[in-house]
Amino acid sequence: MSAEQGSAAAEAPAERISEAELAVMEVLWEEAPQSAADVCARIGKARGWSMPTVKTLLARLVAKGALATTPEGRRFLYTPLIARSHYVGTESRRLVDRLFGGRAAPLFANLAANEQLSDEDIAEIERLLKELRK
Amino acid sequence: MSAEQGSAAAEAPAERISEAELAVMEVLWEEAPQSAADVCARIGKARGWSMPTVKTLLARLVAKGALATTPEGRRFLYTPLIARSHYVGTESRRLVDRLFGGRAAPLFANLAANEQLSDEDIAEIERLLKELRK
DNA sequence: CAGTTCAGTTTACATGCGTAGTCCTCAGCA
DNA sequence: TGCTGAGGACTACGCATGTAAACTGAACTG
Repeated sequence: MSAEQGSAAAEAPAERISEAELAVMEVLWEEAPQSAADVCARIGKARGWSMPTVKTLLARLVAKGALATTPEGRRFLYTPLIARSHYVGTESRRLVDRLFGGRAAPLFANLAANEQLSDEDIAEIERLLKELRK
Repeated sequence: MSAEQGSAAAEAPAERISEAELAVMEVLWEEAPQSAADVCARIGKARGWSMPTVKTLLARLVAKGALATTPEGRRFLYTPLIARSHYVGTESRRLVDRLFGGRAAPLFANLAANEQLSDEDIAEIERLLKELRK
């Protein structure tokens, strides 16, 4: 909780980001300011949502403080207010807290037991561990 | 996915278990058949829920196929139909899929970066890794 | 045998979410 | 300058969820 993502202390929006909203965030995390039409174009492809749906999600995300709007001509450009890494961290912690008593090791053990770990994963984790040990 | 929890192939209930329902499941995972009153006694303490609330949750879990009922006198005893390990596994995978592209290593990296890993965690994970390598 | 009490079932209601239609306004074009 | 269209705002609606009250049926008790 010390080194934030560049911007000053990306405060969480308290309000949780829902599944559908996350899809919108992902698009904006991939490329920052975008208009509603842009977002819709990208998501429409993948999820088959109509324009109104995307607009609703954008509005809700703005209301939740997860997105900022910048007027650009007669429309808005949307920019994420929270970093993806922040969101991901929060969600990971939630899971670990809810299901593994706040300990990461059991999560890891679980993934291992369910063969969710590829060889690559294992190699990468070992590498990370080595760094942590330093 | 081979050695199940005693009962035959604990099929997932498809229906997702919600946050509040999870609290009920936890109580039943801790000690198996229990009456509604038992569950309520334990949860009432922790979450301050009234009896009707607990009953609703129990009924919903039964409807979802997550709990089984056994008549015992003039009441029911509730027993989990899905193993905690199964649920936990499913949820973990969901998170990894949703946020880390299905790869466990980035999750791990994230936890590490956010200092979510205690020394114990690290030691335990190293131990697990050693076993996986064997 | 009737009343009380306990336990499961039904109903309720506000909020959040997924999904979308409609309306209103402003800008640009003819 | 009036019309048209793009885009944001408001409204909608059904389902899940959190939370709980009311109803009902059966068992125990006096």
